Amino acid sequence: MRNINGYLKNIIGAEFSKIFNVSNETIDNSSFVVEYPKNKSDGELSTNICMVLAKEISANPVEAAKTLIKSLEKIEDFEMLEVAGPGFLNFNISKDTWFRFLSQLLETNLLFNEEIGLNKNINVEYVSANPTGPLHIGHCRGAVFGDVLSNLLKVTGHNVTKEYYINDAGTQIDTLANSTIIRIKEIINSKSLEDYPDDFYPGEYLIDVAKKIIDKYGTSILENDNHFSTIKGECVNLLLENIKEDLSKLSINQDIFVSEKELITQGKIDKTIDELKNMNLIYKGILDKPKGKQIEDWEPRKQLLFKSSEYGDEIDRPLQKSDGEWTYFANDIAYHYDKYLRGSTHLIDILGADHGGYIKRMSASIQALTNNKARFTAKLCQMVKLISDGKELKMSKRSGDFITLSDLVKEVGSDSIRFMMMYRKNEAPLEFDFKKVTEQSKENPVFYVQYAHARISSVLNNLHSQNIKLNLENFSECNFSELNDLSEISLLKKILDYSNIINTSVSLFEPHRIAYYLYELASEFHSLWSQGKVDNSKKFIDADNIPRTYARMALLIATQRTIKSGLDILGVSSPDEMK
RNA sequence: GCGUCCGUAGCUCAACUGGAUAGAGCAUCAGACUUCGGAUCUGAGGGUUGAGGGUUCGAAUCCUUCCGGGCGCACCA
Repeated sequence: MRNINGYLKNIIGAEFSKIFNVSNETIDNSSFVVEYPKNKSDGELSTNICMVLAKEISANPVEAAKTLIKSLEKIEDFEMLEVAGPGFLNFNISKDTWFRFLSQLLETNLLFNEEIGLNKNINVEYVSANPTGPLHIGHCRGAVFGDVLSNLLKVTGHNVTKEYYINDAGTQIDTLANSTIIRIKEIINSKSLEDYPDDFYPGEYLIDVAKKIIDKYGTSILENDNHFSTIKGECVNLLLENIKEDLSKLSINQDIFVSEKELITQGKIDKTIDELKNMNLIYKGILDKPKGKQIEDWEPRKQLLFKSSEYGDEIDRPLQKSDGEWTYFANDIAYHYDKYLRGSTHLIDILGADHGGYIKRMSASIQALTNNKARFTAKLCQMVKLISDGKELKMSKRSGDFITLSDLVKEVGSDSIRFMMMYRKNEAPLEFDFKKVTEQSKENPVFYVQYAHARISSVLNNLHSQNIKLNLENFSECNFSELNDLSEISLLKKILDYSNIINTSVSLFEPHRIAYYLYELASEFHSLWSQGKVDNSKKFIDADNIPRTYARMALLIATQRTIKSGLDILGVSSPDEMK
């Protein structure tokens, strides 16, 4: 029973069910909560059970609360029970109860429920950038989000596969190969082209790629009959290696990289489309012309369509191009089905906002193929707006003019980037001020949190240098009731709130909550620390009062472990000293 | 036009999926400390949550109609 809210909820629910003769199931299915009220004058804790279930027992919530109080008063955890407002039940719990949970936390080192996802196989697909160039800031957000979400799912007991889908088929890759061939020619002839074709990737990184290919195959590479497909393959490999390297600089290391091209050559697309055909979900038809968007060469055309509209999409979606090739969508259907066949029952895609219109059709195909056995969740990351000197930096892949992820990590550092990306909820646009983060790094909240961790290490060092010997591995001899300051209890409550934050974050797939929580936790700690500066008796270490010092060390260690746990999930380091 | 995300303090953002008096940081102003490391702390001012209507004990949150913005809208990925 390591979660205090869950513990109290069980007790209150059980009493309620006994008194009003309501089944446990009814209570479990209600939206009844035990929470910390915003306003401290409303007590330490609060429950809405009487309001939520008033109709169920056809009683006035205030009267019900009064009855419930009489019963809860007999239980020793509860103090100061009172009815407030329309039927809230506010109360305090005894200090001993708080201390019991602190003691348990220190003893077991379990900060939250690590078995939420027991036996659940989740696949998280993220980044999946086309291997046509280096990663830039636009990729950064989804990359960090996917990685943190994966971490969060893992520590809560899920089996997680972190996956990257390589779009190594299709016309963009042909363009890539053609652009590289132009660079190879330039190198061989030692002179630049005057006019590049319209569909040319101008980035200088392709010159490096061209050089490496010449190094490997010699200057006669272009005379080889198979040179196009050879070069195509080499381009993808080289650029993918760069991408992996960049990701690892951000501490992102995915488990599986799946090639679109291989799915095609293995015949998985045809097989999947056949299955849809057997389910009678495919037909030949003509789509209406899209409204609101001018398309010059639009003409009615009969196409192979998937009946996604039967599963909530607006219209049916094409599977085959006019040249007979499968569409990207067709390939993607097969890809997602493949994830399911490999054993994942929950597929999560981390997508950029520009893919928002894609979700319904994807969801439709997964529902159809897995007969609703697989769950699909798409998390959209809104765009990152890059600001410098108060102006927005526009990025253009066409001109090859963008700030690479690699440069950003070099300038700002992995910890700052990761924390910054998580210090916002994913569906809100993010403004990333380049100048602010690089030049005035003090404004970055990550340092505030890390500083709290480092300060605690510093106190522990100090304990050592003052030659005070305490058992910091086992606190069974510690008298927690020495913690009698309001701020200390407040910090303790915050620590015990961590498991609630983890529960919420994982159930809503909203890891940003952890970043905000850590900031608040650090704030409680810094505040307590500062009290010791004005009042010596409030310093954590008091050589004349060892029992009290011991209890405070227990509190600090619990704080530090919680900070470290949260930062670990965010993939941010927990330094023992700030440089 | 359709779909989708968003609109909260001067700025950047939260708000435990319907809870009580909507909170932080930055900026502004006023304070604290001969530091268990000042990358710190305390306090003040700042709001009709874009607008109207609805649902109920209760709405920033759900429904609806507007207004404003981002993204997307056959045979690209």
